[in-house]
Amino acid sequence: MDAAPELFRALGDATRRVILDELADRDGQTLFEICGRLAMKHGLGSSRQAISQHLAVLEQAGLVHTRRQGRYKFHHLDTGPLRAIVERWPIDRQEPLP
Amino acid sequence: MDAAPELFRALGDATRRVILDELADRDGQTLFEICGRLAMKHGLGSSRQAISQHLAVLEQAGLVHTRRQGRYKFHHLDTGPLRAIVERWPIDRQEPLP
DNA sequence: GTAGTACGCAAGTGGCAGCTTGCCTGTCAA
DNA sequence: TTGACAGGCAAGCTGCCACTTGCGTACTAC
Repeated sequence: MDAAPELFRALGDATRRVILDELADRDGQTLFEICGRLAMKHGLGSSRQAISQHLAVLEQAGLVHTRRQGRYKFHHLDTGPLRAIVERWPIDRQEPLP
Repeated sequence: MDAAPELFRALGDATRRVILDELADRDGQTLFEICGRLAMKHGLGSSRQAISQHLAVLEQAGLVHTRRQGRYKFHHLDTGPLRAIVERWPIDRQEPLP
């Protein structure tokens, strides 16, 4: 019935959506990179642990894949799960009639 | 920056997503129709007020438009706001390389 | 008018999600 | 080995969200 509630739960938080924006702008960032850029570009003062937990939620939703390399962990965006949304509720072709 | 947080908030709840499914299956239902069909088809025992509040959230997100006619209030689905999702994070063309 | 229907409003409650805090593990350079 | 860096784990707190409860309003049939 309700496939992938983690997907919608992940999209429900504003900070997580900004993280997706950030990864869409520059893919493969580490946790500290994301923290820094969120503070710089978006003025978000979230702590490192908060961002880490957000990334875990995004990864559980399949929107972010991780790749370990030494002591670094790179995060990659995957917009594939978003396809389930438009497949579930087909989007009309432009505006309705006034 | 973060356009329409109400949209993602509305999609965050499983009951609201089922309501969208129901309206996609049969558009223009009243509150009591939706209550009945949710109980029948989906086994959800939500009260009338709960469904009413869910519909208010969906309407605030622009996913549902209402039309009053006498003492009835018909609810119509509008998937237009969903377009903001796929426009914000473009969906890749099928699977990544293995 | 009266009863019944369809729906709205508002206060109160319980549970969960996001955040913090503190400590720990693993990796690299000196 | 020692220190610094990148990240993880788990308990506790707080605010919000979904739901209930109770009453109120508008429309319709009789």
